[in-house]
Amino acid sequence: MRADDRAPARLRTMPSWLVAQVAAVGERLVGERLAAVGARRYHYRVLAALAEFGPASQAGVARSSGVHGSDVVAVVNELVEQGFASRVTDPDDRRRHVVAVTDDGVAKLEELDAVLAEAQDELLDRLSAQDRAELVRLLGRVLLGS
Amino acid sequence: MRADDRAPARLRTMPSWLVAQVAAVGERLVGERLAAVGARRYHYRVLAALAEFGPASQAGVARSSGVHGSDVVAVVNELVEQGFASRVTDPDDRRRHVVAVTDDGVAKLEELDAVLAEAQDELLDRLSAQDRAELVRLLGRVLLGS
DNA sequence: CCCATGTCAGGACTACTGAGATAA
DNA sequence: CTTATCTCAGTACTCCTGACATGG
Repeated sequence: MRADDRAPARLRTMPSWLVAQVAAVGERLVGERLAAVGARRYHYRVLAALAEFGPASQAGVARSSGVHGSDVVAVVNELVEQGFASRVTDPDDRRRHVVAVTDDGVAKLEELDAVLAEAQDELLDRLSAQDRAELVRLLGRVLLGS
Repeated sequence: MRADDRAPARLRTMPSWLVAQVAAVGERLVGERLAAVGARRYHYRVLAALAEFGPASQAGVARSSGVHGSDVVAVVNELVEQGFASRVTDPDDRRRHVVAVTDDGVAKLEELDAVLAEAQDELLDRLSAQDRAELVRLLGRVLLGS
């Protein structure tokens, strides 16, 4: 795919570069599989957040999904169009649009879960179960300090 | 920064997600530091490739740096403008523009190296030297299959 | 003719900024 | 008035596609 074989030596051992390379491979695998079922990562994140934290205002979705508020609008539009989410104005606070996942959305989320599990397996193909756990542990540790 | 604290559980343990998160942090750290000295990752990659593999046509730079050919044009334009690279038409093959790093470019590369080393340290702040090596090993292994 | 090279225009996805409208 | 919420327009960086001209 890319000319990683001949990457400058400075890069081949640089942690931020290695992580970025692996992330790029992962994002490609995940992106392709999601695209095959008509979704993007944004859709998955919003759907997952709605399923796990329940109905929420769009600002709430932004917080719980990590998707930027100004991007939530379009993603929710698309999810609503596809019947995976509903959006109604909150009668108690008419600024708010309460978004909720629909039954179809739950089913879609399960489909996406399965698709993503495949991608993880392909990404970590070369690692033993132990190494996979170790990788997850180390990455989690790096993220601790935000 | 981002609402990772409340990320859906499905994501918090998904390898591709964790890697992407770490990569994003790394890219931010690296990007900020490079921007502070007027550079982008593309500049570093091209400069590093030129310094390590010597003068090359732009197609060659694309191959050795991993930067897409259609982007090399602009990056080289910028490097030439800043005096970090030179570009001359190859008399033996007038399609080719031979690009080479200048002395100023070498000095710039050293500056960027220092700046990136800082970023690596900040990124891996929480890992022991042993864990850092282990992380690099695991990431390298994942990348083996391209 | 075909191929390599360089160039340019533009799209896609993610992340984010800023501004404006509306309602609390 | 100030703040929260939602929406839209637009930017940045990276990665990539397609098209085209030109030289080999």
